[in-house]
Amino acid sequence: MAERLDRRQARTKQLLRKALLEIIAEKGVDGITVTDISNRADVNRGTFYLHYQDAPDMLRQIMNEIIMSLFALMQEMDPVVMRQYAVKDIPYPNLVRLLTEFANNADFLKVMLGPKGDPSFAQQIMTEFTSRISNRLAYWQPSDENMLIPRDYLIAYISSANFGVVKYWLETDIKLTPEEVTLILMRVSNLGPMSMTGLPNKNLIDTAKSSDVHGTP
Amino acid sequence: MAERLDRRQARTKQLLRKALLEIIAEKGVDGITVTDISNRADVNRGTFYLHYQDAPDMLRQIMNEIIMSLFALMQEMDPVVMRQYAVKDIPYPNLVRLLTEFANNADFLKVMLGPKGDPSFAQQIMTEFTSRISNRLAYWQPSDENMLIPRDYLIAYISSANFGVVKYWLETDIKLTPEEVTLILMRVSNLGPMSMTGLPNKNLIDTAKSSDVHGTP
DNA sequence: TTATTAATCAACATCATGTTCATTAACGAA
DNA sequence: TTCGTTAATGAACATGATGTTGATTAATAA
Repeated sequence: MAERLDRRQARTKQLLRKALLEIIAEKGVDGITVTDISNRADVNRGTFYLHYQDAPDMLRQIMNEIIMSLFALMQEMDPVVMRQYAVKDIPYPNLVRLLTEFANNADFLKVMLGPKGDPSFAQQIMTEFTSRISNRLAYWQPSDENMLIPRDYLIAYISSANFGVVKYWLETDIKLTPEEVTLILMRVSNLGPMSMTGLPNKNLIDTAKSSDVHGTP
Repeated sequence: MAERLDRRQARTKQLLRKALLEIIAEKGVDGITVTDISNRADVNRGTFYLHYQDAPDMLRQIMNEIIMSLFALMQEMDPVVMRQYAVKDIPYPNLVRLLTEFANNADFLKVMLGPKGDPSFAQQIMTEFTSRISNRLAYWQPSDENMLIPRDYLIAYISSANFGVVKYWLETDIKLTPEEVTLILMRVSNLGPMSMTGLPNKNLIDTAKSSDVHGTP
């Protein structure tokens, strides 16, 4: 393991980190320069290279820290337990915790997931969403027989939707509480977006079944 | 309007464009250099600056061309007509046309909307999706009274989902036809993702109505 | 054919990069 | 407190892409 105890190392690393986050929040992720970071941190430029290979390397490390904290919380979620909360319309605590962690890093995440951010970062989180949704779906509907659209497209739909809601929450400066967003995600996941309008749901399933859109030859 | 007829100008602009698209397809959008583009196009580096300010400027112009072609087709879509096709479970021709245009630029779009792409490009398209969905929703449900979740969050959910399906289609190298994807989007839009599983839809609306997640004070 | 103008070529100053090395000073352990 | 270790500094350097300029060549349109 890494034994970094020297105050000097910890200090400069802290200064560099703070500077990078400030720069990202101001100018986005493009055109970040080592000179900028070290100037802002009041650290010699050469010192930067004592800690990181280059600017992208530093960004990658900080991204990983946050990714890991999010993934750990995602793995705490249990589809069965979540369903139990869903039927009672009560916010699932583990999902609340996950969204709270998003909120804790809101400044960073808002930029990184926005138009000046890093799409590879967004994709890492999206991939994890997809994986979780895939498991959940495999639990509730293991068979492909009755599916009206290909399974992978349904997974893409649902996971994009959920991720999109979280992104929107961050874009709008987390105006709602984690509990409120949890309830939104749970309701729309269980009832579907059309039910959210409160309008009566016309049944088109029978007509839909008549043709085949599956890729199964 | 611009009168560019000179063969020489058209030729070099064509060469530069081809080179840029090749480089993007290979290395993504980051670290694109004027030297690379002009070398690949077999054009003097100075000549590049006769046509574009710099590399980002060129990318922006090409992005705009494609954005415009997509937006034009998006505006052809009519929620009422689409609904008529939806109840018959027949692909809405104008949506097929839109997806065909996506397919025509699949190489470029796959990269630009992927992890090595430009998130501001993705956001421009996403914003247009959001606008279209917002109009559609305002038509079917103009009142906020019965909504189970805030309207803006529902819009974010649906538009992210639709955009996500299109992105997934491109990621997977457009294995399905535009007609097939059209049918997927129409079915899931009208029936909701849960219905796509073919499972019976448990009614949780009454319990959901008991608490309030709206931000309306 | 001729005047126009796009494209080329070479040269230039500028700037961030990544590296090196001698020097300074903060650090932890005895 | 002392002392050996090591992190940080500052200056210098070669490199490579940038954006610009001016003279020259060659393709173009009329």
